[in-house]
Amino acid sequence: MRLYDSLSQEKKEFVPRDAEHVTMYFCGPTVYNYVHVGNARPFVVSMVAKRYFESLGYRVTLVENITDIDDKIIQRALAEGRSAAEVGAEFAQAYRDDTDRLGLGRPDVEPLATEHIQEIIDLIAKLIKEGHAYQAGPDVYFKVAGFPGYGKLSKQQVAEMRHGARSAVGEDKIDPLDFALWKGTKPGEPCWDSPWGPGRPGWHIECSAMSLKYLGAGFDIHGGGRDLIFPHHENEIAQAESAVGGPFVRFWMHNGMLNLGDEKMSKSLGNTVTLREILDKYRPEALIMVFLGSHYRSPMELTPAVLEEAEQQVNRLRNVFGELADRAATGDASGVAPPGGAVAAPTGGGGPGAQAALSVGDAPGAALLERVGARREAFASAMADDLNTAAALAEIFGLAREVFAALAAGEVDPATAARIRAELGEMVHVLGLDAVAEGGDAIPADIVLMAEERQKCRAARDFSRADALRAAIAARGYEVRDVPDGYKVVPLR
RNA sequence: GGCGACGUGGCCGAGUGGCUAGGCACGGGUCUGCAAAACCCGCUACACCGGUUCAAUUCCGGUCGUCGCCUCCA
Repeated sequence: MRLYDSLSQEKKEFVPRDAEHVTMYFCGPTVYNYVHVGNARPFVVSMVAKRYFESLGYRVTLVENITDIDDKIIQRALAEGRSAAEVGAEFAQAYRDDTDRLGLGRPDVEPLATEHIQEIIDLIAKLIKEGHAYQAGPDVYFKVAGFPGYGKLSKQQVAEMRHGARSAVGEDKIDPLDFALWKGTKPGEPCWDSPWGPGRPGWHIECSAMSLKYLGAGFDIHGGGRDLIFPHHENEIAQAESAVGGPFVRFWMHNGMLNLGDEKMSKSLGNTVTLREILDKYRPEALIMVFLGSHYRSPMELTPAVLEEAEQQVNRLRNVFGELADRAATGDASGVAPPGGAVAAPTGGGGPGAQAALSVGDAPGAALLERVGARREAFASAMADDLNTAAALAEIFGLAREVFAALAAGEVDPATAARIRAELGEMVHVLGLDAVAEGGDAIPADIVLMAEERQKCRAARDFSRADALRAAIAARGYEVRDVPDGYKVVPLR
C-alpha cells in the first residue's frame, strides 16, 4: 500500500520495519475534560488503519497514549479542590467509556503518562548525559540548537521560530526554543522524585518515552492530529532521535481538523462539542461514517446535516444486510424456500419466502458474485491508496445498489445471499462499521404484539386502527414494513 | 510574514489529461389499503483569468476566496 508521510510530504510505499508486524503509535488525548468529537477522529483513523493492516495479514500493535498529567489537569484539580490524579483518572475513564461506544475495540496498549515516570526519567537522563539536554534550576530543557534537524517536520526555519518564541517568567532556558523535559514542582502541584529534584514531565517527553518503550526506535507509524505537528511531534523527533541516534519513526500520519459549522472547533473559542454529546444524538456508526466519508487528511465539517445524512447511509447499509440475511434464510443452498414461508419476523430476520422459490439459476448469482469480486478489488485499491476510505465506501454503496437490484429481480439464491453478506461483512468490518451488518437487538415482545395486532386489523381492513398501531410502534422507535407475505419490524435509526 | 492545505453539480464528498465516483436531497414512475423499504428513469459539476496540449475539471502561471499550524489544542 501507499501511505502519505507528513515528514517527506509524499505518498510512499508502506513497508513495515518488521516483515509481518506493523507498529503504530497515535497521540491520544490529554484528559482534563471529556474529550470532544475532534479527539475521536485520530482514534477512528488509527483503529481503521489497524483493521486494514490486519486485513492484509499483518499483526498490528497499536499504542495510543493517554496523557494524564499536565498544566490543565493541575489547574482543574486546583479549581475543584481535588488531586490531579483524581481528575486525570476520572477523565481517562470517561475517554475510554466514550470511545468504547464507537464499537471499535481498544488500542493494544493505552499507556498512561503517570505510569511511565521512570521511563521518562531514564530518557531525560540519557539526553542530559549525551549533551542534548541541560538542567536549569529545578527544570530540565532540551537543547534545540544541538539538534540539526529541528523544524524538518513542521518545515519551519529555526531562525524564524526563534523570532517569535517566548519564555515564560521564571524559566531559565538558554535558548527560547528549548522546551521543558522536566518541570520542577511548584507549591500545590503533584510531583515525582527525580535526579533533578521533585517535579513532573514536560508535555512531549511522555510520548517519546512510551512509544520507544513499547515499539522501539524506528517503528512504523506515528500519528495524531495535524495540530500536533508543531510543537509536539517536532519536539518528539528532536528528543527521540537525539536519544536513539537514528530515525524515530518511518511514517508520520496526521489527520485533518474538524470544524463545527463554519467555525473551527477550538477550545479557545469554546465551541467544542463532546464526543458523548454526539453519541447521545447519533448512532456511533453514523459518526464513523462521517469520518470515513472524507479523506483522513482533509479538514472536515461536522454539522447536524452531515450527521443526519450519515444516519441515512447507515440505514441503507443496514437494509442491504437485512435483506441479504432474509434471503439467505429463505432456504437451503438449493434455493428452495422452506414450506409455508415466513410470516412474522420479530427480530428483523426471516421474511419473504414464497416468491423466493422461483429464483434459482446459477447464472444471475454468478454474475453478481463477479460484481462482488470486482467491488472488493476496487475497495482494496482504494484502501491501498493512502486509506481512501471515501472511495472504499463508494464501492460498498455501489455493491449495495447492485445487490438490491439483483434481489428485486429475484436473481439471488440463498447461498449467494449468504456469501455476499459475508463478503460485504468483511468490507464493513475493515471500516469499523460492523454494526451495520448486525441484526441488532431483538424486538421487544410488546412491539411484536402490536405488530401482530396490526396485521389482524389489516386483514380485517380496519386500516385506521392499523395505522394507529403503526404510529404507536413508531413512537417506540420501530418501523413496521409490510412485505409480500407478512411484515417486518426494524428499529428506526 | 513563514509553512501547509483547499475551492467539484441543491448539499456532502472521491477522482481523473479524452471514457459512471458514491451518498443525501429533489422530480417522475413501479410496488403498495396507506406507508416504509427497494427498483427504474431524470437532474452531471469541476472558483476566475491566461498558458501548455489534438484534448484540461485534471498539468503550469496568475487572480480572488477559504482554512490550518507557527509553543493551549486531536
